Amino acid sequence: MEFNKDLIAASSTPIVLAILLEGDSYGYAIIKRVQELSRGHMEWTDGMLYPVLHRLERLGYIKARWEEAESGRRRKYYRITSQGKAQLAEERKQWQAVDATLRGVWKSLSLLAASTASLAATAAHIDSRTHLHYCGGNII
Amino acid sequence: MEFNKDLIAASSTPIVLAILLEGDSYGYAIIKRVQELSRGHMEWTDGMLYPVLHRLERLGYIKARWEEAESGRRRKYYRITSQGKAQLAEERKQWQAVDATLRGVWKSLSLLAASTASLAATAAHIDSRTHLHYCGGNII
DNA sequence: TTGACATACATAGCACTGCTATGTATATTG
DNA sequence: CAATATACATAGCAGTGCTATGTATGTCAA
Repeated sequence: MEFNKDLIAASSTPIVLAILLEGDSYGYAIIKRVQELSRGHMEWTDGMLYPVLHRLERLGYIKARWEEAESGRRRKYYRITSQGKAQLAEERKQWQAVDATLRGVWKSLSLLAASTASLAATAAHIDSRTHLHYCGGNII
Repeated sequence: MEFNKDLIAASSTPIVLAILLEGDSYGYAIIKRVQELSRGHMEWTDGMLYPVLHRLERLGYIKARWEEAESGRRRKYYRITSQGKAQLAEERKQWQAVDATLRGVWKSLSLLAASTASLAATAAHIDSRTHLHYCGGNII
């Protein structure tokens, strides 16, 4: 699934910080985790993530250390700092405010759809998300 | 409330398009609607919105026309195009995919918080959002 | 009548961003 | 031994847009 760059830029920081709050991790594993969390919808590239990690480190939100796995592989583990935790809380608050706004207008649209679809008056009482699917081609 | 620019950039297009899907509107009214939808949390500036509108017009997502209100005021109304509707559907899908990812990791974090807060074992069964507030200083 | 404020739109320039393409290194597997 | 997986790095190509500031005009209170 393709995502516009603004959305990736807006979401990568909170996603990375949240994943690191789960527990210390390294680049490759973070990419795998994102894939997992998104049910395979989001595929971050190496080239994208590492500059993000470097930036977060520069900003003081995370701290890096090199470790050697049992296999002998070197990994660069990142740990979220207390500053990073504060930032994540802030980013989360902002995301949720914007998400609520979007949901509000989408809900308003589904109500509009309901009022124009009198033939489906019974369906109007069903969960609005289901309702949207029901109206399919009519409106979003 | 302050929002980082990436988040505004990522959300302004779907918000504008969705508001116009509710019905034709003009700049000033759109700003008021965003304010309303966000319960006053989001305050868009003129200087920000108009370039957005011009861009959306250039991209073919909206179409503009000048109208004169009864008071004699000239207003530039925007109408969403069918192309804009398609784009909104796509943007919505993307937003929801990313939102789901964020929710997934936040949920995972709340489960982590639950497992480390055995003294609050009873609260673990309460809605996770409430739970997060309950843990307040402990974790997000 | 006049100035403050509300309504409504415009945009230059200052300030800046980051992902694609590409590369290195090394463990694992067929 | 070559292909693939694991793991990290970054130059450069390609590009962005909001802040600060300005125009225009209707409304309202003193």
